[in-house]
Amino acid sequence: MADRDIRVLVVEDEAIAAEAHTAYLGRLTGFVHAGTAGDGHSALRALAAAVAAGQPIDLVLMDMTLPDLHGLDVSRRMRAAGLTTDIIAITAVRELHIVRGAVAAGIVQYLIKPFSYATFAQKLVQYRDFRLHLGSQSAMTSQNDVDQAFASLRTPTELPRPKGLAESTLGAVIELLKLQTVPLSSSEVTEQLGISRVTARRYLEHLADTGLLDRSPRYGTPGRPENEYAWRR
Amino acid sequence: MADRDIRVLVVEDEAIAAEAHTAYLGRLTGFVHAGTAGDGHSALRALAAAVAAGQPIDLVLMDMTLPDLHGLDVSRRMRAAGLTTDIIAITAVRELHIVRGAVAAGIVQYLIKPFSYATFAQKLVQYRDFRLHLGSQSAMTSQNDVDQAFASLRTPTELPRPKGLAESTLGAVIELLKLQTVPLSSSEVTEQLGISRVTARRYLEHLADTGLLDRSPRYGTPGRPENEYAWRR
DNA sequence: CACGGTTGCGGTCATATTGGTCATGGCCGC
DNA sequence: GCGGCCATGACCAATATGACCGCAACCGTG
Repeated sequence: MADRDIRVLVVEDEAIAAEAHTAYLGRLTGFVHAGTAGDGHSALRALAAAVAAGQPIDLVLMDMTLPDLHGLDVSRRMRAAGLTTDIIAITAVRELHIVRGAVAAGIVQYLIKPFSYATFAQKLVQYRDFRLHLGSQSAMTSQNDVDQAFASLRTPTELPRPKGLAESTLGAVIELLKLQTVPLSSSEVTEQLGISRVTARRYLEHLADTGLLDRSPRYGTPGRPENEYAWRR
Repeated sequence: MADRDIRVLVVEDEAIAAEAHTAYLGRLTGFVHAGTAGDGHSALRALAAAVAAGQPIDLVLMDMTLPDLHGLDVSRRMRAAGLTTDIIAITAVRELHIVRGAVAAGIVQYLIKPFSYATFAQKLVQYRDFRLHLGSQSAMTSQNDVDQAFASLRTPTELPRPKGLAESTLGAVIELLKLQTVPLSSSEVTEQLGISRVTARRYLEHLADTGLLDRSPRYGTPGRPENEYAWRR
């Protein structure tokens, strides 16, 4: 399962958008464009046909606004038909109840239009990793294994800047770390920027929490291990 | 939505387990036990009745092994009936091949029996936070908002660890041993991870004591026999 | 065959150094 | 002048390390 390409069906009524999605797909390794459907009913037919042909679809890129059915309805009908095909929702609509319904319908990712190629790629790569995770182990032996698999669907998000962090200091820390080729510890940042260790640590921790920095302990020296931080590429 | 208690239906055929779950629920604020069902069909009836009574269920704690239907079937029927009720699956280890199906059925969390109260509480609190996240804003305004909402459902649990053991070091040791096909000695772990022998031994001993690793002496070389550790499958 | 010597890891301790928290103090806008 | 915001120093807690001793299996020599 994990070592063949992921067959993707694009469901999108606007031809230009559908072509754009298909083009984006082509730039990613591990994915194959397996067809395009312009409305809900033809999407369901295409899915059934793929199953009948012995080449089932693995993933649907589903626009939520379709001429005949709502994307959520299509998803529900897929579930009712017993399909476990994964779905990534694409929508311009940001209403809450849609998101709630999406979770219940087993939608794995949610893309808001308009999106850049980078965002698109990130979501799909994450999905690919999720499949690899599931495929690589024959059995999950612990709660932790399951949590890891679920976590691979999670996107690193930028948290809003919390109280206590100043814009300018944050910028300085980011600039410094972007220039480095090797990870820096909090005391090294302290030296370079002329700020206190406490302050440096506060900013580094925040950036690590939001996923902009990688954090890992530095072993080898006596004393408590020192965390080192690196700009994530 | 966010400011009233979350109504929970427990679906579990073994009375003792059902009572345990209910008792666990009682210890958490923000949740109300709204009933118990012993099999799939009565669960579906209870859900319909709650809707009819104007007090719909918000969350189902669903055991996967039920006398009449499989938990996944119950979930699919719920979706087919148009219910967007959220579901947390509870299952024993050997049924883990259905994780894929669970994701597609819109199951938000996955608990492996037997679980501690701490694990149970963490999953439910995560779910509560997810609802709060959604409830606090009238609309999702950005990709980032949606990502955060999804992320709050998908953060991994922390392994329980005594004082003196660091989360990241523990994770590194576990990951290293999971990758091995042959057992490793503490000095081999020392080399591979770049940590000291004392530290490696401390983590290996902890993992062996908690049953995650198998430990056995390695004979044949001069000197005191060396313990070797292997990930328990 | 027996018995002491050698060897290298098991186990423990004190030590080194950072992580993390709190109250304090300066600076800026109102 | 005053209140909020953010950096700081001081403090305690956490955790990896080196050193040290003892142990348990191999290895010679008698």
